[in-house]
Amino acid sequence: MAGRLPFGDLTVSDRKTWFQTTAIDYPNSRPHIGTAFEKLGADVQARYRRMEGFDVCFLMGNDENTTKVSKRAVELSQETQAYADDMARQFREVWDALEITYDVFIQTSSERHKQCCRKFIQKVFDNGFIYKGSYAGWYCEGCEEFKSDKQHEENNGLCPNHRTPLVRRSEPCYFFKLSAFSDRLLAHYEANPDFIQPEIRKNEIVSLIKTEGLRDINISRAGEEWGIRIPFDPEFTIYVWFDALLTYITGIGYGDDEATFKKNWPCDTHFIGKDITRFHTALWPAMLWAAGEEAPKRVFAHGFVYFEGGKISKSRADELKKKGLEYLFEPMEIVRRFSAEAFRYYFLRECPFPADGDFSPDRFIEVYNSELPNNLGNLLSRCVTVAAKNFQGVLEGTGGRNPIDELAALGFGDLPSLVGDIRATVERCQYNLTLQRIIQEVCTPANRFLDQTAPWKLVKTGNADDLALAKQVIYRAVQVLRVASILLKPFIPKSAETIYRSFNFPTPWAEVKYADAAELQAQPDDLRVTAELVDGKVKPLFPRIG
RNA sequence: CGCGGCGUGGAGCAGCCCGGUUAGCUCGCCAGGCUCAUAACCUGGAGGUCAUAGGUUCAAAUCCUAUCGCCGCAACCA
Repeated sequence: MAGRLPFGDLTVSDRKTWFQTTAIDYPNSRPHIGTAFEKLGADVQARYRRMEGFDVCFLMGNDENTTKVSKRAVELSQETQAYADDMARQFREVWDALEITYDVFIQTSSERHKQCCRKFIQKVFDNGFIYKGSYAGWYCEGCEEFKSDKQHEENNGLCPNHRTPLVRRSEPCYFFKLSAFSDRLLAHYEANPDFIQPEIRKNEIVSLIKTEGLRDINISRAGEEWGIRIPFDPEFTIYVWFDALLTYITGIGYGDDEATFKKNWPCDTHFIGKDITRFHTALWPAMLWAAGEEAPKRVFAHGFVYFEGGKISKSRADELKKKGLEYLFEPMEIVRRFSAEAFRYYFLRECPFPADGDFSPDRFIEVYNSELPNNLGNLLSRCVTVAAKNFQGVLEGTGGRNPIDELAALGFGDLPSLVGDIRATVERCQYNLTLQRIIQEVCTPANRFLDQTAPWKLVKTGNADDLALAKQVIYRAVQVLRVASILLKPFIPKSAETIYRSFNFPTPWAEVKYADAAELQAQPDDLRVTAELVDGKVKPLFPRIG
């Protein structure tokens, strides 16, 4: 799935579609924990929607048409394009390692993107939403934007971000009539309460527009070599934000593959960081309307990951380097030392996606060990071992039994409502709550159940009834594993698959849905252990760490 | 009065939007059990006036107001 060509195998079908994107990244440094967090949260949603039968298109990419990128290339004595291509390769390597199942990866320096981009801006121009003017102001080369006079004054002539002197710059330029869309935007927020998620971000934007209003925005830059030329005035390049947002449509065929574009647009969810909400919820819909297109359906602004309570500053980084912990900033390194599944689990379980989260090595080990090896992994091991050692892995007489009855007896009578709740949390991207419930309300009770019924004792009494009872006990516990593996599929896909494939469940893994976790069907055959065994045991699914 | 977030047993958190069982979870601590399982698992226990002060209510960790404290936006992050 990952890495396939943008348009090669997308076909029009009758299936309901789901199109989602993540923010495209500046490739002036390697991806870090925070960018990985965003991709993970988006990936869970994509995997969940695929399970639910949607025809999913998941778009990601790199935002390369910025002077930061060309500057960095110069520092490294590389051609800008070669540098951008190599960074794209490195980003994809990380995303692949984290099992991010993107369908389209867009580089904004690609010819296809540039062409589509020019078509779009020409359309906006033709529709009368771009006009020529001139702009004079205090410019920061680091931010690639003009700062307001107020900011210039407050910071003694320095950029508040970079602490470098602001330069007075005056230039002819092209403006986009953003101000013309204030009322329409406010009306849109009102009419579509879920457009901006979570609600807190919506309130911020609404209040921002009501108090400060929206001003026309300069969308051109003069004197740049690297970037996309404005079609109606090649002296200028397109401002990076105006260009970058367009990946969301150029990546699905805007301008040259109408069928694919129509199939996927409007976007179901843009996943972004909370700091760029304004661009996605005000500028972006306005741009689309100006070109005669629809606004996206939903923008989801996730929180940030902090490091042991604080932000990841330069000094914090140095501090960690001294302790030999610098690998913690490198997603690839964390994956190499532990596993992609451990990485995914920690961030999804511990950091609330809609709000800020925290990362600490100690907590990482604690969360992982207590919930994966000790709880879920252990449940698998003990079920398999008891079945294998005492029944040669085949639980005769369990075929045809309805697991629902069995599970009701186990205390899972309200499985449908639990699964319903869990689906709701997944759809709201409250992944930490989802995982909390799966562990606490599915896995933990199963471990308890085994202790209470102690099948390993029943098999030793020499009594035929006890032997039969032991089989039923294991059967029930294994059904819980089935439920857990299905619910965990979007989160830790490989481990969930290993659990599921450890037994002969009838539905193929590729076809399981969340509904299957709530409405089980009787197995046609006796339950059998299909996991690979060494000395009658399974290899630990999650090795303990620390 | 710039905007926003947070304050829950020793540590870290969930619950708060849609008030209502003995305030839940992980780690740590104490005692016991089990020995199928990855030195894993299970049971019981100690430990909390849910930041503070008011208010609404039959009922507030949960809603409202105020106060205090910490943090983010805001030193090359999203």
